[in-house]
Amino acid sequence: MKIGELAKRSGLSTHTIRYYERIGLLPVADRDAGGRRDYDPSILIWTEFLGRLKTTGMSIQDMLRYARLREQGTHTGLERRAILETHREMVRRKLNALQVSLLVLDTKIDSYVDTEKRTHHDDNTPDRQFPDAAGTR
Amino acid sequence: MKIGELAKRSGLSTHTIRYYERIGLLPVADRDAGGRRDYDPSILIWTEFLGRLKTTGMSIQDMLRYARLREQGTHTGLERRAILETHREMVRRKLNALQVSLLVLDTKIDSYVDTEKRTHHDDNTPDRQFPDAAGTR
DNA sequence: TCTTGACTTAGAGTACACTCTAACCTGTAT
DNA sequence: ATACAGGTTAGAGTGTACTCTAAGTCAAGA
Repeated sequence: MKIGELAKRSGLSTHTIRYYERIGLLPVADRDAGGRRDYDPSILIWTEFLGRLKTTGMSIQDMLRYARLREQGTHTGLERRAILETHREMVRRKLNALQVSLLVLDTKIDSYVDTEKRTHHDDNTPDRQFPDAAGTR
Repeated sequence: MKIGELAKRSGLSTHTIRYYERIGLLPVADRDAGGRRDYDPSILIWTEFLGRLKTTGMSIQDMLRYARLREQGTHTGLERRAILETHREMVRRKLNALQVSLLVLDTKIDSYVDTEKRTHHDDNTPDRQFPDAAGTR
């Protein structure tokens, strides 16, 4: 698999793939006769997992820590597991915060909807003062 | 309320508060006799809401759009509501993605735990080869 | 043979959101 | 009176994660 195809399949740009290789997030790829990167399809499992870590907000620094351990082999499993467990805790907190904020957002939107209902007779007198039903002014 | 107290109460740094004012996310504050910012406590409602938007991943650009409409008064309610509804959709997607990734993370951690169980007799032969039960190599 | 498209490198540039610095000012406590 | 905590400004600097540029190489098809 050439870098272009990996880009398509992984959702990363070729620029990003080379960047990730440079910093150590992706292994240094094998090359074909012409010096071009030639990937084994199994790399997709790794890029997909990296995507998960990214989606869940792990920094490149931490991904790097994980990636380095992974390259060192199975005996680093305990440490990798610890990283993931710590990270999972972070994700859970983030998820919680997001859920709470989503509810607040719902309430806020509802209050705009209410304001709509109370003012839709007044389309021609938009300057009339109402308390901001949305509660943020 | 001086800027330092607002900082404590809002969780923003004084640097950030001044920065937000400069770009228009916070209103230009009233000043006391000595030219220092003096805030009405009601500003906290706005900073708290800004925090929600930030927590949920809204860009400063979009917060700015919202903030500008808010300063223009109640008649911008429809547009503000639209912004929030679009944003809510984004948050829902993000929440979903996070939940899926959390499950993947759980599975991955479990597989490390399993590997632990299968290898904890082997503490002195850590180089023995196992297929990577975590499935990413 | 020539063009086209995909690839290579080192290194520069960008977007975002702060975060800090320097030099100065003000009000309060000792 | 003087020290000190906390405030002011314009503008420079930082960290993160890309993203792009320039100049060149390579393989395949018309």
